[in-house]
Amino acid sequence: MRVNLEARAAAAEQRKAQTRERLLEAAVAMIGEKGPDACSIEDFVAAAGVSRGTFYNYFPTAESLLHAVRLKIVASLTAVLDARLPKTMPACERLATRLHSYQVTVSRDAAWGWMMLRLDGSRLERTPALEASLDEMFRAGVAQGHFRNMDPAAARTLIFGTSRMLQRDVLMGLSDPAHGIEVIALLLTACGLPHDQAMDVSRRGAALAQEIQDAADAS
Amino acid sequence: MRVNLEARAAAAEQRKAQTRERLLEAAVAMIGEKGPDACSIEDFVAAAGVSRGTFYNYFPTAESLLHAVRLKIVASLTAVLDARLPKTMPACERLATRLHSYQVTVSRDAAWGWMMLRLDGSRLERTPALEASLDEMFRAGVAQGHFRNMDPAAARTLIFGTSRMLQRDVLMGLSDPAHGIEVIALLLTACGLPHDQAMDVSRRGAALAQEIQDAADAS
Amino acid sequence: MRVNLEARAAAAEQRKAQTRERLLEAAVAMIGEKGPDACSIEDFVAAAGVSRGTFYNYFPTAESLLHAVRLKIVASLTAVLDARLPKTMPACERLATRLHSYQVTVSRDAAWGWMMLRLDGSRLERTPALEASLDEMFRAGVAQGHFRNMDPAAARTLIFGTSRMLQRDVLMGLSDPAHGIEVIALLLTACGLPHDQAMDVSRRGAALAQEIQDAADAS
Amino acid sequence: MRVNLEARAAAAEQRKAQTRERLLEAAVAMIGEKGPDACSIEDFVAAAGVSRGTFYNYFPTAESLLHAVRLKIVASLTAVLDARLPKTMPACERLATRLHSYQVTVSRDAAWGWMMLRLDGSRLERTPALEASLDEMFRAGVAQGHFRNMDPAAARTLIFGTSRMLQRDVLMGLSDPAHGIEVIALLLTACGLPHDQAMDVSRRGAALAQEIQDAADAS
DNA sequence: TATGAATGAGAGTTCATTCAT
DNA sequence: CATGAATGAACTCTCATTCAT
Repeated sequence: MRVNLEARAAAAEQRKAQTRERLLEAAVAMIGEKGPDACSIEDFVAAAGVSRGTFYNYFPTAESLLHAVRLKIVASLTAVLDARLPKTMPACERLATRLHSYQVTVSRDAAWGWMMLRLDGSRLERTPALEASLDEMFRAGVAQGHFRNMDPAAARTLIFGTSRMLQRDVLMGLSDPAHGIEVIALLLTACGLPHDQAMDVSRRGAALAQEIQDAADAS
Repeated sequence: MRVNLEARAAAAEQRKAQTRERLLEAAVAMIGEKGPDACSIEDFVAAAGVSRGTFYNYFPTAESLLHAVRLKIVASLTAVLDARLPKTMPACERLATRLHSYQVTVSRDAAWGWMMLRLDGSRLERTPALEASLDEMFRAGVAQGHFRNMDPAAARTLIFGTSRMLQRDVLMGLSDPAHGIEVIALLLTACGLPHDQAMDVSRRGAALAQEIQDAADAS
Repeated sequence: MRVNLEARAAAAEQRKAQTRERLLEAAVAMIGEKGPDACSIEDFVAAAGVSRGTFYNYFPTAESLLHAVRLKIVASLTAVLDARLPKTMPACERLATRLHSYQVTVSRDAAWGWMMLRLDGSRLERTPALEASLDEMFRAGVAQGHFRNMDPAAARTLIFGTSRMLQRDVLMGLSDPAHGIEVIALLLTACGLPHDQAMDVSRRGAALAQEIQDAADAS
Repeated sequence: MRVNLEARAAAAEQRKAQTRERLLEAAVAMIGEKGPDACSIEDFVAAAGVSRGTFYNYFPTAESLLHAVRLKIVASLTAVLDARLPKTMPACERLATRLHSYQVTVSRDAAWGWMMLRLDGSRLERTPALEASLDEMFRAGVAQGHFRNMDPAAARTLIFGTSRMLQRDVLMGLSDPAHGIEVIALLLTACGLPHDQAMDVSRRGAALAQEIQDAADAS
C-alpha cells in the first residue's frame, strides 16, 4: 500500500510538472511571436493545448508566467556555457566567446531569440546574475592587463546595450558573420584591447562558439 | 463671397491642424504616463478633449498615431540641434555632442524619455533619418582621420544600442554625469579615437549639450 | 442652426432615457424571476435587448442598477396613493388602506411583487421614506384615540415584518381575500383597536384599495 | 475475521458521518460570514479541510448542503427548548418563551443569526416542522381561552413575519431588550390576550429564555 | 466634421463538475 | 472513498469601431 501511494503521488507530481512545462514552452513560442505585452492568457493555453481554467492552477496572472519563463532561461543560459570553457582562458577571450555564443543561440532559435529580446524590451531589464558574471570577467581582464581600468558600470552599459542591438540585427537578418565579429571586436576595443588584437580575439571567439554549438547539436 | 469662402476654408484647415496637434500632444503625455501598450484610444481622446469618433477622422488606428508621434519627435530633435552646432565642428565632437544632448533632454523630461524608450521598445526600431545622419557623421570622422575605417553598420549597432542603454540608466536614476561621459567616451574609443582624447571630446560634448539646453530654457 | 442643434440634443437625450428605462424595466422583470443575487449583467442586457457594452454606458455595476430600480419604485409608490386618499380619513383607515393597496398592487403584478420581495430580501432593508410615513400615521392614530400609546419602533417591526410575509403569501397563491383582511385586522388589533372594529376597518380598507386600483386601471 | 470486518465497516461509517458533519459545520460558518449566495463549494471544502471531489460524495449540489444545514438547525433548535419547558406551561407563555429564546440565541451568535436570516432570505421560506409546532401552540392557546379563535394561517403570517423582522433588528443592533419584549407582547395582543397581560407574559418569557440560555452556557 | 451612443469581440477570472488514480 | 488536476461554461468588464444625427 505504502509504495503504491507514494508511486501514485510521484506520478501525479510528474504530470503536474509536465503541464507546467508545456505552459512555459508555449509561452516562449508566443512571446517570440507577438511580444510579451500582446500575449493573452488565451494565447498561452491555446499554444499549450490546455484549457483556460488549467492556466490558473499554475500561474495567478500572465505576468507571473512571464516571470517564471525568465527565471528558467537565465538559469539554463549561464550553466551551459561555463561548463564548456577552460578555466585558464583569458577574460577577453571568455567574454568574446560568451557574446558570440549568445548570438549563435539566437540565430539557431529565432523564436527564442525574439522572446529574449522582447521579454524585457519595454524596460530594458538586466538580469543581476548576468551583470555579476560580466563584472567578474571585466575585473579579470583588467588584472590580466588586457582591459583598461575604468568604471565597470560604463562597460556594462556598453556591452549590454550593444549586445542587445546586435541580437536584433541577427534576428532581422541584417547581420552576416563578419558584422557580428566586427561589432564584438569594437566592444573589446572600447574596453582597451588594440583593435587588431580585438579582431583576432573576436574571430577566435566566434569560431569557438560555433564549435561548442555544433558539439551540443551532435550530442 | 469668394473671400468669405476662402477665409472659411482656411479657418477650417487651421481647426483641423489644431485638432491633430492636440491629439499628438495628448499622445505624448499619455504614452509617457502609461506606456504605449497600455494606452487606449479612449485615453488619447479624453486627454485631447475631443470625442471618440473624431479620432478616426485623423488616424485610422492607434498604431498610426504612435507612428506620427515618432516622426514628429525625430524631426524636431535633429532640427533643433543642427541649427545650433557650427558646421565646422569635427565629426567626433558633433557626434559626442549629439549623444549627450539626447541624454540631457531625457533627464530634463523623464516622461518624454520613457515614452521614447518604450515607443519602439520591443522592436528596437531605428529611425532611418537618424541612421542616415549618423552614417554621415561617421564618414566625415573617417575622412577627418579621427575614426578608424570600418563598416558603418557595426558602428550603428554599437552606437544605437549603447545610447539606448545609457538612456535607460539615466531614466532609472543610475547614472551620474561621469557615467554618461565615460560611456560616450567608450563609443568614441571604439570608433578609433585614443581613449584620453575620447574622454576630452566626451567632456566637451557634455558641456556643450548642457549649454545648448540652458540657452533653450532661457529663451 | 441653433434650433436644429437643440432639437438634436433633445432627441439624443430622449433616446438615452429610453435605453435607460428599458434597462430598468428589464431589471424589474429579471429580479422578480431569479432574485437580485442571481441576476447577471448578461441577464439584464438580454432582457432589455441591448448589447453587453451598452449596459456600462448607463450603470457601472449590476449593484448600481439595482439601486436605481429601488429609487424609482419608492418614489412612485407613495405618491400615487397619497393623492387618492382624503386628508380627513382616520389614521387607522389610512393605514389599512395603504397596506391593502400594496397587496393589491402585488397581486396585479406578480413579477413586480417578487422583485420587491427579493430586492431587499437578504437584508430586510426598510426604506426610510416609508418608515417616516408609517410613523406619522401611527402618531396620528394615537392622537385620534384609536391606537395604544407605545413605542413606534415596535409598531414598525410588527407592521413591516407582517406586511412582507403577507406579500409572500399572496405571491405564493396561499392567500384568499379573507386571509389578507384578517392579517391586517390583526395588525390593527395589536395597535390597540378592538378586534371587531379592526375587522370592519380592514374590510373597508380592502374594498377601498380595490376601488382605487380599478379606477387607476380604467383611466 | 468476521469481527474485524464488522469493526472496519463501523469505523468507515463513523468516518463518513464525521466528514459529513465537518461539511455541515463549515457551511454554517461560511454562510454566516459571506451569506449563502456568495459561498462557493470551494469555500465549503476549504473550510472543512476536505478535497473538492469529496464534496460530491455527500451532496450533489451546494443547494442540497444548504438544505441539510437548515434541517439540522431546526431540529436542534426545537429539541433543546422543548426539553426545558414544563409540559404544563400555558401555550401563550410557551409561545412567548420560544420567540424570546430564538432572539437570545441570535444575539449570542450573530454569525449564526445572519446565516438563518439569509438562508431563506429572498424566499421567506418557512420550515414545515416549525409551522406545525406553532399551529399546535396556537390551538392549545385557543382551547385554554387565552387566544381568540381565528384562522391559524393569519396567526402564522403575523408571527413568522414579525419574528424575522425582530431578528433583523437584533442583528443590526437596533433592538434593546425592551423593544423585543414589546414586539412579542404585540403579537400576543393580536392573538387575543389583553395588552397588559401580554406585556407580563412577554416579560416572563424573556426572563425564562435568558435563564435557559445561561444554564446552557454554564453546563 | 464632430459627436457620442451602441455595438460585440475578446480579455481576465471564477467555479461547479468530472474523472483517473 | 478521497483526491485534486483538468475542464469549459459563465461572468464581469474593456475597448476599438461604427453610424445616425
